[in-house]
Amino acid sequence: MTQSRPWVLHVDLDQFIAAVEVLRRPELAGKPVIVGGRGDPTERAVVSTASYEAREFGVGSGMPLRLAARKAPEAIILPVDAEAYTAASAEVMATLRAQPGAVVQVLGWDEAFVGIQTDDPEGYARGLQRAVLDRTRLHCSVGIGDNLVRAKNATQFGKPRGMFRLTADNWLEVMGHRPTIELWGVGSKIAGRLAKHGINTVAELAAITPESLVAEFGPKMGPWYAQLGRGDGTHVVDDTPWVARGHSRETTFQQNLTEPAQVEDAVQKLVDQVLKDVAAEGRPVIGLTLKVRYAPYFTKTFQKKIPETFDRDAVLTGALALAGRREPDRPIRLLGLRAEMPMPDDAREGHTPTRSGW
DNA sequence: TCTGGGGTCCTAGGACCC
DNA sequence: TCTGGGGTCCTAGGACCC
Repeated sequence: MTQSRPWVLHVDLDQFIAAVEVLRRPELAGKPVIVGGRGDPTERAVVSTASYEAREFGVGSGMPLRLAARKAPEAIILPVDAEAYTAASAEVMATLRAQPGAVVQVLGWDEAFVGIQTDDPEGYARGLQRAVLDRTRLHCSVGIGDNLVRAKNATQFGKPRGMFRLTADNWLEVMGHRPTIELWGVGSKIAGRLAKHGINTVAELAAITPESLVAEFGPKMGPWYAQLGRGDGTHVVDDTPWVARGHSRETTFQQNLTEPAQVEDAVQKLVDQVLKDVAAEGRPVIGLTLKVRYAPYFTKTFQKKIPETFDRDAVLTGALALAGRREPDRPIRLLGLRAEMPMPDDAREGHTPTRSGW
């Protein structure tokens, strides 16, 4: 007799943004479709999602739109329509929550963890894929794991439209020989620093003692990376509603800003946008971060704590003071402003879906 | 080729307090 | 002579994810 056990499913929609666009323009099915920016490949923008057909040309997420258009000259290039994706995402998440016994932790527009109790996770995953397809006409892949980390890493082996199970039993067999950068949470910088210590593969990272990474990465991140290598972590899926810690707005200028007056004007617009977002939450502003990207490519951030209030003049004064500290004589190509908000008391203690919750 | 926009969390060092 | 230890807050910056 089989026994019901807790499982974590990681559900990931296949080429989500492109798929949503194809749904409302059926004539695009089977064609290379690229979604990014305002849909104009002569502008400064990047690719949000490319359809599988467009990926054949070497186009991928994060690629400059200009380059993508050159690689795939036949591709249909569409503007980002965030509202449409938010609506489609809500349909998908509602479908997941309607599955029997499902606890759903949303990770983004097109992904979620689903916690379940079952003796047949593959069967459950198939039912879930069918339900999502029936209700939204969208295909998804499912990673099945004995915790969140393994479920997340499993998904890539199930794409597209499939599923894959990754547990303590096959973790090293499947992941051990792969480079550490394939782990969720390890990017190019961390992979490089690990390599300096002779750690190149997941198996090598898994063999390390947590304490031995403290000197390089600090008391939290060191042990955390060691744990990632073993594929260990929590199996608790947390469906606590997400509470934003802050809001930010960024603007890329098609022509670099060179005059101080232009910068002030841009800061003012950002302040008004951000404050509108914050006002919708009904919480005060407690911190400001101004991010400036210079031409050709150089980012610097300025921060200032502003303890008091939700007050436009105070925020604007603070932001302009930060802007005044920018690198003089360097053309600005992007300006970003982030406002931090205090956490409500009942959301303060770590049950929000974050790294520490893994 | 020339690099978006929205987020989250961690670390280090200095100031300050008891 | 040599020079506490623990805590908080702040700034600046780094890294990662979708």
